[in-house]
Amino acid sequence: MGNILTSRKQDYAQWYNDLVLKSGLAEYSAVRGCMVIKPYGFGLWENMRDQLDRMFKETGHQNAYFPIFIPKSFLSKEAAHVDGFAKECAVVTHYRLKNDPDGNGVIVDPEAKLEEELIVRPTSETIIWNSYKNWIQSYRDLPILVNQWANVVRWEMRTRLFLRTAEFLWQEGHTAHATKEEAIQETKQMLNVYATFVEEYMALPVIKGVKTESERFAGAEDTYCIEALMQDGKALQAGTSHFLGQNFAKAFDVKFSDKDNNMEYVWATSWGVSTRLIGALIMAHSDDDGLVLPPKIAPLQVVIVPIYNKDEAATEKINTTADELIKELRAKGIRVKFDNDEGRRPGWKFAQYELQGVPVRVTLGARDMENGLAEVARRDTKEKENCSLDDVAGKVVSLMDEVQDGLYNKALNFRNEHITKVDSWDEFVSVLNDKGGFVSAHWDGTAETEDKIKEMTKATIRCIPLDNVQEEGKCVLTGKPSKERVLFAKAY
RNA sequence: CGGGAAGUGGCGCAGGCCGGUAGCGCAUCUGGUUUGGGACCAGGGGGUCGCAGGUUCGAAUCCUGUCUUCCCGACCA
Repeated sequence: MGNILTSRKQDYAQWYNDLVLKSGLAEYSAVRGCMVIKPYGFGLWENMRDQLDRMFKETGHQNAYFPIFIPKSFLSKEAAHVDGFAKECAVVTHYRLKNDPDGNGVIVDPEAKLEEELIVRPTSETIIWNSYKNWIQSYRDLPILVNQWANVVRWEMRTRLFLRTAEFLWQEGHTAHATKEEAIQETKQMLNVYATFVEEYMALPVIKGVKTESERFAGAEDTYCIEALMQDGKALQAGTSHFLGQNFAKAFDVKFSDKDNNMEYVWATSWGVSTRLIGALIMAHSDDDGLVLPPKIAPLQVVIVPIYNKDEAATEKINTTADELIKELRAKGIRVKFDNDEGRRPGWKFAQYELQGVPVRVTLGARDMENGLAEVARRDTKEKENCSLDDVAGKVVSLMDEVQDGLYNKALNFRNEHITKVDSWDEFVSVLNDKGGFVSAHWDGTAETEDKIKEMTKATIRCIPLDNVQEEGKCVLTGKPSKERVLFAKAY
């Protein structure tokens, strides 16, 4: 077997890069920090997107679309918001090019300067709330439950395929409510939608929690999040849902008259997940031979590989068997492909589909035909089993669930084994450095302590878990009293 | 923006110190033999060596400038 990938042990970051590139998910583009999402990677995103979209609609949301450009003045209307994003905005200053008088191609036409610069959206709260001002007059106009599928740009200093690109695809929900309680309810509801999606479809267990003040979204009152754990022991924020209070309503002067004819500011939420989820998926499940994808979102769920020889009758039998199997599997809604490309040998195909993480492979060999058998192999455990041709379809169908559950349970065990309760500073440091994962420790609740810990260990507070047990304790750094543990980790 | 490294056929690299016909592996094309874990044999095609100057009879190689990318840090979903 060719070691096409750098192994995880040797260099985890390089393994990740190799994997993304060689499995055909994405590649670098001509633009710094921006990637090309290739058909295989986009197929994966489409499956994720479609499922999330269904879940958003089931919870009463509708899709809409707002401009990619935001007038510069909008960004300064909410103070915390501009602080958070100002340093990473792409700015459009001109609207025309012209031929260079010196003959060096084209230049920006200095005559074509925009009156007001336009910001390429890093997130859309401002442009959306500018519209909501016009949409909302009365409590009867509320709630507004809108989602947008879009690209956004954040001019990051350092980028990584899927995990942090300058441009990325995401969805952003922006809702408006008459009451604080309803907005908070919405924030929590969407966090649950995310958690359900990531756990059930991506087979990745998450911890639901609240961010501390310093990790909060710029402009939010509360940021809820789901945190996942990667194989290298680092945490990854997989999705966020923000309770925005009345901050944006006040900034954009969005008021409504309630039943008693009083003018009130609107309550807001926003929530989003991005193509970063693909990065999470890769790092959570894959191995040194390639991707391992959960069946529910794999672009291709089953591949059938024929092994021919010179016997034409056997070839014929393989082809008709494959055709029947495809028909049967497709009837059950399974995404299946028959790879009968004679330019590639079986061994090459085995390695290729393993690299691409196809959950199940069915091998139909000339030799098997005589015995009425097929070999069924699952990607996650590498187990192979000979199966009577009559049972193959049923076997494949049941494997879809078995692989999905197997991946989730494996990730769950790993995650649970990597939540370590710690009560002393020495232990805190050694667990972070030697074991990795989440460290559950007491914290005195101050941003100063949080900063100091980050500076000393590079670990941040990932979240305060929602279902947190209340218990008396002492801050792991300062020894000051604390009433609950929080989760620390090094993070992506 | 600070610190490293690198730009040579599609991809990965060698050559550079010591200037003299651009080379290797993979991929690709043609023909054939093969097919149970990344096949083999034979033949072929493809590169103004990142860009711009300079030195020289002659530059991938030496000099100057410049651009870009990747990795490590501060920032971030």
